[in-house]
Amino acid sequence: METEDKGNPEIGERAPRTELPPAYDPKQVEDRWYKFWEENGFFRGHRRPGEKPFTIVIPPPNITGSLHMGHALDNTIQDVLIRHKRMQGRPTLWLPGTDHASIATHMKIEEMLEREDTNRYELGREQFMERAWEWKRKYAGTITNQLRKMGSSCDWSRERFTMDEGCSRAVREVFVRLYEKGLIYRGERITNWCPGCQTVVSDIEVEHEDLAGSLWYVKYPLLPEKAGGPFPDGYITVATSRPETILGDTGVAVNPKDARYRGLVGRKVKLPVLGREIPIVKDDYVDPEFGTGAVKVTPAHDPNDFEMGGRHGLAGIKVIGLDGKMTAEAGPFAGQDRYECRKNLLQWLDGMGLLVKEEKIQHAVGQCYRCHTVVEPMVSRQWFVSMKSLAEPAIQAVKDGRIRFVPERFTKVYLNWMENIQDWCISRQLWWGHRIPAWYCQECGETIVAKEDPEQCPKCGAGAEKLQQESDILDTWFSSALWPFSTLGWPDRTEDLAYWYPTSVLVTGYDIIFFWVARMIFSGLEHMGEVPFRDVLIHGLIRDSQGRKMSKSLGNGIDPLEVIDKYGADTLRFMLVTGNTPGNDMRFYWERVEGSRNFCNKIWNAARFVLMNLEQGDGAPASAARAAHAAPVEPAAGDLELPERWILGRLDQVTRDVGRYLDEYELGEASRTLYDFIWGDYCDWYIELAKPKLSAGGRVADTARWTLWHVLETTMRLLHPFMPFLTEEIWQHLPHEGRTIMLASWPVAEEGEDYAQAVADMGLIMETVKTVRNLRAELALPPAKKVRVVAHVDSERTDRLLRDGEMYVRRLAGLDDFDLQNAGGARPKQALAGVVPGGTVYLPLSGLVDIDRELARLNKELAAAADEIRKAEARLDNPSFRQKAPAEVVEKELARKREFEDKAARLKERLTAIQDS
RNA sequence: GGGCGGGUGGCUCAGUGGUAGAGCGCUUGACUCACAUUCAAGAGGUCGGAGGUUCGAUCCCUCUCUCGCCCA
Repeated sequence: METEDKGNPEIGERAPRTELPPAYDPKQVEDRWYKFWEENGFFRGHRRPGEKPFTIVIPPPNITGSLHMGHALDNTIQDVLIRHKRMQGRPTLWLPGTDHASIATHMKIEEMLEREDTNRYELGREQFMERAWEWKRKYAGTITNQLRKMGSSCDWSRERFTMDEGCSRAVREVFVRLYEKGLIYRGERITNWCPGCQTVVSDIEVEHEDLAGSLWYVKYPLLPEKAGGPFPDGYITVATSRPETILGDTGVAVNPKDARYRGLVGRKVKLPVLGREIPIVKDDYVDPEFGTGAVKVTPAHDPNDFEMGGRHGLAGIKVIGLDGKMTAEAGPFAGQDRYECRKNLLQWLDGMGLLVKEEKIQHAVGQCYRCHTVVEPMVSRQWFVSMKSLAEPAIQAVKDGRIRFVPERFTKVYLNWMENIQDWCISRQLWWGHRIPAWYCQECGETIVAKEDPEQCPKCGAGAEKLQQESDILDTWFSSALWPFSTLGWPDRTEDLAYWYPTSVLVTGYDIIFFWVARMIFSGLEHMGEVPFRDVLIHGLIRDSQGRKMSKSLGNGIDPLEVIDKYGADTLRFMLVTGNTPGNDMRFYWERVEGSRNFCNKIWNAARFVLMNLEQGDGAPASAARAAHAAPVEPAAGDLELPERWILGRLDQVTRDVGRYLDEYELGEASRTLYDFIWGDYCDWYIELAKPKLSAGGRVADTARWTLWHVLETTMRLLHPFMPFLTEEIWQHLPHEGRTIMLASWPVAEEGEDYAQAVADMGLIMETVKTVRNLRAELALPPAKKVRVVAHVDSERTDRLLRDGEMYVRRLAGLDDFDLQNAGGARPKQALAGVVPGGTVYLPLSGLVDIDRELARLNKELAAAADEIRKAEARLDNPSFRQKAPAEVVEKELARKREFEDKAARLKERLTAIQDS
């Protein structure tokens, strides 16, 4: 499709007004073009065997929310990359989709049920799922439409969902494979229970935050050994921040090197309240510096204690239940909430004289990253993925460069985590998600793990009705880990999978490197035998103007849709990409949005100017219908004058730079380069230079017209990945080839052209203009006021350039007379003077010159020049500089010195002249 | 405790081993026939501190202060 049909039938209907409105209005443009692109299938990825594809899979947004700034940034980056490659002619695929977000969605549904005064248990699992699917149908569409608003050029025909049939099949396949390899197991381990979400969560779903808390010192009575002992009071004191877990203690531990307790090891203490007799053990884990150096051991409710318990054969006793309330094991405190129990227990201990003291401390408290409830570590029977053997190749792939993190520093973050990885708890006590494909035989107790629902127990032959499926579901990330290949058809060996996998780059925020990136890497390697992507492009977070994370609870989030509604998607995209460096956070400022909007408008108006003048070329209107065929004729090389050679040279440079920056993922630099070029070179200078040419008519005007068009058309293609809508709109109005700028060719810089001379020569003209403008500003002359300027020039080059460029200087500096004299002539008496390389320009005054003011101004300039001369001399006088610095650097320095000496001489001459008169 | 990132003009941020940049803000002037969502001119920085490498350091190295993030 990319190659066929060069014509552009559609454009007729959307043919624009001959007169474009003076301000760019994205609302008139964006939806129209998106529809055009999508309906014509321009986003589709087409396999072209033999050609190297460029593939991106989208980080699937949650179906719970709507697009936030993070998504906006993430998707803008991806769209820039994919549009760039597509224009370069690579077969490209950007595969979109959404994530079922198990916990988050589950909670939303439960909230909904609560408002209906019911709950999931009343509703039943089946009904609950139906409600969740309803939700999905509603909100997945919302978010994908928001992606469309952003201009994302995803292949919607391949849209996927983590719980669709294919992805679900992939999940089962993976589960069964890993189980059969012994890499998935079910076991009793310490896990993080979130009483808020009513499920276990994995280690990385727990956030540790330093909170104010207390350390309570509690005395445990020592049971008598034989006689006496070193502790006359017969107690050992332990410190704890969670007194309620005392009820689950099965031991006390001390460091073996700790002399204070040496004699106590092996003895027993009597647990307060319950009176359980528990041993004192020695363990290297215990830090003698912490608390009293003796710690209570609660294997069922603390990860470290769980380990210790294992080492010393201490049983785990669960005293806190899944509801956050104390269990029957808690004796008199059974049924109390864990915090209620803490309070009451402390009171009891105090009453018994067992509470020594309370110490205020700051300590890390684990909280659920979803609901921020304090998680309760507790032993439970869960499903785990054994990580060691999976991590190994995932570490290797990054170490040997098959996967590259950009910026590079994130490599270490990844490796550090992978190298210290723990087994991954994948079961969740929720309903919305992939139900674990395990069945328990009610007859013989056999566990059956299978891709297809089993008909009977393979061991005892019991029928399906005796087989009860595991009620838990899988961690959401278990399915997103498979995203790069499950979305391409795996476990089937589809052509898509063979062609597009591995993907080229994954674009995501640093906050989900562990959650997602790492898991995709080991999953891809394990199941595909190949990395899931070559590059991982990491970006930062969008923060509010005070640098705070945007969050719902703070209410400081900015809705990207609001920005798009007010300013347009191109504005938002450009704002997000510009001035941002990979991996760094960025603050959101409406001022920056406005700046970006202004740039859009600037481009729009430059285009209006060009279009107006193209019309005048042969008298025909620049209607889009004829635009496709009526490109201006390229002038002969000899017709290109200095401004043309200069702007074409700059365009070449920009083309090269933008391409390089994009290849290096330096999107911020690429967009800034385009901004500077369009605004600073094309609009501020070339358009102004072209104006006198256009009014001059003839070949000069034709050349200017061609250049205006050529540079604008090329620039629109360079800018298209960043601002898809605006560039398409303008491009369609301009003479162009092809149906859409999306599929137009990416500009390539001319090889071997050397524009250095043109850039230098034009620089002199520009400097002269600026010098005159400066003099005008001294007098506060209105721009419309034309003045006469006399120039005394004693350099052949300057003379030639100013003579050839007289028209430009006149126009740009607002002159009605530019009197170019050779060095010998008489200097104007009453005049302001300014120095340019190789000459001096005078702005004669009708009245008197304010001598003091002029002296001050000239002296200031002289001082600046003298300063530069001094710096240059200091360097040049250093023999080792001349010896060791590269010749060109020395030469540059010499030229610099000469330049400022020339300037200083002219300023001095002028100062003398003023003082003499 | 370990690791990482930031500290550059009033603000927010780019950037580079060899003359410090931008946007916004500020000052002055202008509705100049593409654009006041604009144009022109200007003020404003010893590039956190100390040492080192180098002919030369804002940039590389070491230490240090400070803010932030991640991991334990």
